[in-house]
Amino acid sequence: MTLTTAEENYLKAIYHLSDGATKSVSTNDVAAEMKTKPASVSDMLRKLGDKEVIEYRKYYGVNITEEGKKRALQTIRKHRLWEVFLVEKLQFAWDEVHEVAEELEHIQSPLLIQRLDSYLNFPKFDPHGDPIPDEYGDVRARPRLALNEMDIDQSGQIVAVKDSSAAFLKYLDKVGAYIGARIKVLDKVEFDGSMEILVDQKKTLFMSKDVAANILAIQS
Amino acid sequence: MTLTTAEENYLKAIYHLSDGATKSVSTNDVAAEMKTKPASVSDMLRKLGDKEVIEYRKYYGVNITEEGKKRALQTIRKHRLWEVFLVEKLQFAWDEVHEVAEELEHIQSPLLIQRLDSYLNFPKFDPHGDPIPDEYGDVRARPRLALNEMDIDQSGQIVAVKDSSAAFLKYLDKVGAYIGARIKVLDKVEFDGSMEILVDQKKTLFMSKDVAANILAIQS
DNA sequence: TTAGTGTTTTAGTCTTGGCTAAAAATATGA
DNA sequence: TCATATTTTTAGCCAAGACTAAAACACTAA
Repeated sequence: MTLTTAEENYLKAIYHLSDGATKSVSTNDVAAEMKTKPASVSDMLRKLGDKEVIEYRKYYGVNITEEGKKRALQTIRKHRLWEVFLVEKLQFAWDEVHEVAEELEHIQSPLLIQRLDSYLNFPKFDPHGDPIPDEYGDVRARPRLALNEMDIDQSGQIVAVKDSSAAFLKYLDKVGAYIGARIKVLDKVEFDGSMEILVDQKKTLFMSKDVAANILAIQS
Repeated sequence: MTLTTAEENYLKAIYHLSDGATKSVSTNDVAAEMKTKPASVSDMLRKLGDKEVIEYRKYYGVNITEEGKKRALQTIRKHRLWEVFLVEKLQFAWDEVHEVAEELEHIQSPLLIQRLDSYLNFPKFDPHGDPIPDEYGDVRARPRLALNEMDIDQSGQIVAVKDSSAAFLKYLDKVGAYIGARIKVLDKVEFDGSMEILVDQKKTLFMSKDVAANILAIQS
């Protein structure tokens, strides 16, 4: 079930008003938050109820459902990642980013958001200090493991390095690995623990155990 | 006068169909390009005419105005800048960017585009080799010719493709050709127009005349 | 219990951008 | 030139998301 831009914005407002999906929210409150009229809100609540992202009892306000919470958190995640991008990469001031992020958050492309997240180095907070939900909507934490702990044929994505010295980052860059790269373990040598890694489905990389132990990945 | 997303898309289509604002464009052609019905197009042409971005004479098709051309080029500029961003910064493949750029191009923020341009180092061409109009809508085109128009022993560089369908881009990728590849014509078969191309001074590639006609290059 | 007050919903309207069916205008060819 | 074919427009309808005005409901206080 896909949501329109307007529906996404309502859901986000309801999520915020409900204090993280705990409280009931009234039609009037939503109208105030959305700067619209209660009559328009009633209409929209019916639609959101039909799509089962909220529980709607006429005259008694709404509660957000689990599915709705997930959707809202995804939108919030996108909004905050774009804010980080605008501030860190495009030199926007922290008070200039909201309007633009409000538009950018509705771009539909899971791949785009994954890559953006990698590109920004998996930030945990936006420029206003608000936390950024992870891919799964805050709930699941991603277990990270060092490359040398991965088994042959396992796939994943590089998310961090332990030693982020300039020298090591330079080395990574030189061999064509980077934060966000998709990787697959092709081979592990028993003798010295060195590994053969497929990067982005094209480049093959050989690395010592020491290097592998320095690179953190999530499995996929 | 602001344009809606739909209006921007129509204007872009009309600009493309009119070969850079020179030819008249028929209602039917616009309908085909936009994958919509002529009746819907008539309606939209009336609106675009009212906003003076096109000159609309009923039953005689439309011509784009100076103002319309400027608007269309601004949209194209945004589209191509985003494509560069996706490929250079987010490691998208050049055949994955179009759909997402189609959404991103409608984000309204002149500051965003200025900053993006500067962040990308003021690129002149997008990943498909198409020129990026500057802030004022000026385009610096390179003289390009199709591979099948090149003679034996001529050298050059691939800069664009005519048919940028995912299927064709995928094919190119598979055979090891890409935008920016340096090429040299080793042989042309009189009988069927097929060609033998040296890519990057190492790989030799055989291609039919149809494929060659689809690949644009600049001579060097 | 009932009247009053504020909240919420319904009903009907508007705009945008689609659609189909039918009418009108233009183009073509005998 | 006139009939036919093609293109384009008009007219009327639909859905989304807004609005206003009016009706329905819930809550409170006498």
